[in-house]
Amino acid sequence: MSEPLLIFMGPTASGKSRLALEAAEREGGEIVSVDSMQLYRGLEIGTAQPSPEEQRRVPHHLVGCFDSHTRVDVYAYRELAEQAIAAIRARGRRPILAGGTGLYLKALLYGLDDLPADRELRDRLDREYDSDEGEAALHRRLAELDPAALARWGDCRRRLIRALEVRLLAGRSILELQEGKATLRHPVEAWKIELPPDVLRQRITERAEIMLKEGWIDEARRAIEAGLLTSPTAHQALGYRLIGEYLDGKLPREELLPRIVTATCQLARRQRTWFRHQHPEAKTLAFT
RNA sequence: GGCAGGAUAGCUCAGUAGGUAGAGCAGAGGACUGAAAAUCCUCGUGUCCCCAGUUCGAUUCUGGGUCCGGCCA
Repeated sequence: MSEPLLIFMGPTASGKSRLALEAAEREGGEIVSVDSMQLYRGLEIGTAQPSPEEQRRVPHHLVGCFDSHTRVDVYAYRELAEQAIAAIRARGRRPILAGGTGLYLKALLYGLDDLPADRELRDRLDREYDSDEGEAALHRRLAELDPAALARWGDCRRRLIRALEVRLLAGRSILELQEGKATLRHPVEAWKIELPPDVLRQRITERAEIMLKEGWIDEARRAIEAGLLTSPTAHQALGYRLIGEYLDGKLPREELLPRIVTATCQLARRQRTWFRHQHPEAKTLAFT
């Protein structure tokens, strides 16, 4: 039986990376990032990727390894992370996971059901959704094929489309095909970090100020010029669109920081909810 | 100093032809299986600035006051 995976999960700016780094140095580990946005190159500052110096101290995996126009999703991430973990173990070192993308972590720890997927079909449905009457047409179609899925996901564009995609490909409802995995695939020692909301807000504000000071705006300008805003997944990275609005003169400079802070706190709240409910395997690590 | 305004939820404001009020944003809680830093659901009692008057009843009408931005001097 292999040594348990050491895991630090928690909201953005809660100090996961520092804990992981210390643990890695203490016990000869290597860090696997569980973060959907730190995956991309060119977003180093805005996604708070570990610095080159930190990466020299401890090997990091799945940080800054894809172009921003690459489309990485949960399934791809899970494969990559499994490979990274296996490689670290083969070196006789301890894998340490750190990150805030709950879905990715859950997929890695509990696995994913083998549902059919066809990106072209999904993209076609997505385009149809945008056409006149498209939304209503897709609703009607799912109502006919899978009313239960419509009732559950009808209001949520992406899941409506995915439900339709799976139903068309498999001939069965996505709701039937999802078993709901409840067994851990790895032994773990998992910690969820919690901070009082006002403390976290303060940390988020300070970090955003530093990021802006360290050149986030230039980084964003370069990334946007390289097509970030039309990229398949990386465009969702928080803050870049807001900085783009500022660069276009649509957002006053003095509103930029508060808007970024607000959006980041909203993200942190969603992350907190996820970890509270989706990760019974983790013990709480509360800071004041 | 004069002239019209405004004052209602943490913020920006709507509204009540007199029967104690509601949107957006912020905030809180929740969901989450191929875009997840995304997407979606739920949650609104607040001296309706203060004091008097009219009225069965005033946040709404009248008078006085206070404060805040405008315009004219």
